[in-house]
Amino acid sequence: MVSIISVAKAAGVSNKTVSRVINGEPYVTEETRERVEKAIRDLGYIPNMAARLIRSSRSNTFGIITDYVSTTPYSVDIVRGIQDWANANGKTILMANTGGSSKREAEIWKMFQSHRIDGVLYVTMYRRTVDPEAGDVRIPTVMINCRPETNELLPSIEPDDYQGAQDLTRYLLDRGHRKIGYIRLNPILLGAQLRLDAFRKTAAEFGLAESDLSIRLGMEGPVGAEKNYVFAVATEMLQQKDRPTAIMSGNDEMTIQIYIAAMALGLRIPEDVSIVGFDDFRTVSLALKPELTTAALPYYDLGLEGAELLNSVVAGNKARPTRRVMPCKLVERTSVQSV
Amino acid sequence: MVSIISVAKAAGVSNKTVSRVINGEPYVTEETRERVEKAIRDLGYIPNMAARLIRSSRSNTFGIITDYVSTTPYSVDIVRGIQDWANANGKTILMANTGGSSKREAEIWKMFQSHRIDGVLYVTMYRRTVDPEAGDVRIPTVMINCRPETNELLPSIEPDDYQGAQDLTRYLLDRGHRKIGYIRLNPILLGAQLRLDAFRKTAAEFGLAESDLSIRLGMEGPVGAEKNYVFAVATEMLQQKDRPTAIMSGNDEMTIQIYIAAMALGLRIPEDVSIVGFDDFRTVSLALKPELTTAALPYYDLGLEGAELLNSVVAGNKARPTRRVMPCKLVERTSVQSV
DNA sequence: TATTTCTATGACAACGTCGACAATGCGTGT
DNA sequence: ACACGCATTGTCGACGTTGTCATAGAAATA
Repeated sequence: MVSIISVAKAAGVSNKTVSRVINGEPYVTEETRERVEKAIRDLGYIPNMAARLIRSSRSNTFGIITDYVSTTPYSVDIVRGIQDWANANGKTILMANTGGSSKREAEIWKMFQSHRIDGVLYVTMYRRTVDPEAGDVRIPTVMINCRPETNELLPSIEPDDYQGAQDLTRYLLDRGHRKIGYIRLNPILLGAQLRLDAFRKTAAEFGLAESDLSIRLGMEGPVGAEKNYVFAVATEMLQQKDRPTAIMSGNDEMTIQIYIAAMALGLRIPEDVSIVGFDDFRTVSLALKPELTTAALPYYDLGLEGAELLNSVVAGNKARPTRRVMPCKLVERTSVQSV
Repeated sequence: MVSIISVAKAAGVSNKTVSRVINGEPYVTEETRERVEKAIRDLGYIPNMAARLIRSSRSNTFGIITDYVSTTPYSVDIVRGIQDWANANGKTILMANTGGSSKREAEIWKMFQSHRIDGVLYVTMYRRTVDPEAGDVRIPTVMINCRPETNELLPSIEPDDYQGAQDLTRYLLDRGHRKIGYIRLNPILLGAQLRLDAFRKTAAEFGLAESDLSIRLGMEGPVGAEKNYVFAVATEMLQQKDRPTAIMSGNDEMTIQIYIAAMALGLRIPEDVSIVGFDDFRTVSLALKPELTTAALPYYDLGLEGAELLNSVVAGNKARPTRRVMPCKLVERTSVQSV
């Protein structure tokens, strides 16, 4: 492998001077710089990160620990956001996922440490509380889409589920809906509770009674192996004599089943029932006809901002640990009609 | 940071002996070994990979280059397969995605080289031919879900789209369907062509005439920004006086639209039309009611086998570059009925 | 002209690890 | 007692970089 020394020889300078050129340090004549750069090109020299790290003990690498996120369709955008940030800022990304095993998680922390990672982004697929097992050594960590279980003060970034559900509820209310069904996401998930709360409170603020709301559980059980009642629940809900004119649901995926339940009963969307989702999981929201009105989870921004935040933490910005929240954007399509 | 030297001091041995213990080398007394291990635990020593790499010039790291795969719902299982293999075999994974930009791709190769990666897994989201821009230095590379455009002899692993579509077609034929519709995937994709060929040939072998087949294009255009005609095409197909009794489609995502088109026309699935997908993208195939009969793409295995193959290439197994093909498994659910 | 301040460069050590080789000590066969 | 083989441990240097400090002119100041 061609090293800094071969370049130095070829350019007729010392290795330190080559190092200076590579790192854009001052005190190099234009003429020398060019000679060195030519030698670098000619020899196809590429700096050795390992050597650099060993010398300077800064790896310029972030680790991503996920549970299922990297391997699950929903929130891959978080990873994309992180990667784009890393790309733009010359950082390297080491990625590993626990698959839910805490033994595996411990190994990953160890592996990260052996690579002298600068910081860790702890990402979960569904928003929930977690307890990262950093081990003894304290690596700067930022939590994305989740928050620490203990009261440790780790900075975190989460989507604003409350605001998203509030916007969605208002959207329906503004369009005259006064009987609204709600099919709930797995209650284990932090976001599920917040969305439901927002729905309830917003409806109440508008003067709807609890009896105008038809709230049903759509799924439950351990993440990754939950029981799914959506189709049955939706069918039942839509068969009531006094059925809701609109249905909100925990996420877009559930919405597929609501659509099918409605259509199987001969109901048209949105003429007979309006439907809104949550997430803007486009594989679904755009494939449904009519296309789905939903609230977009800011996954990409979660990743981007999370990386940015981690970077400032690593840089020693001790400022009080933030718990930042990113807004959900309402995406209006054609699955809702005024009544 | 605690190094091998601090451990050596603590245990009262030379650093080389510590090294021996860490690497499980022979010629260490049980007693010494225990003393060293205790010191390692007490001090929380973790080996420095960078130093190890610089000394041995083996990074034990594989790089994954993807176009959109890591950031797209469909084929994340490939990545999961790779990660699981890496995990089981003590390798580290560096991941980067090009987002389709070839400038970005060149940077990634450079970055990988600067980390002295042992090998690269080149993964694409949709099966297609590609032209990896390795640059000057030759890093062992295995292609997953794609194959080299040029006739370079790079080993590759791909799903057996032909066999999958063949199985699916036979499945319908065996159940008495003699009028079959087919809504095509974007023809840019390698798999799309193979699936269609398999459909055509298998139907012909069974004695169906071309006129029994209703083959229509469902989407076209550049990957990531294609035009989608599925809903319209499906609606049209199902309104024909002599409509097909079964519809095959390019992938599960398209199937959502076919379901909705059918239901909007008052047709029941599978009583009035049978439907099969392709991919077994479970977010969709399990959410649809009735659940979708489809062919599962062996994404996970593609990743697992790809990593395994790369490992053997890196280990110097020069054997002729393989082009391996992994079978698709037919997943029978309830969207098909015999006629 | 003498002295100080820059600019441009190089020599050298150190980072943490492991490979090559040397050294020590103990048992075995002669 | 002597040479030999083998198990156990240690010494030393090298990997590719960069930080520290030194050096040598050139330019600026007194």
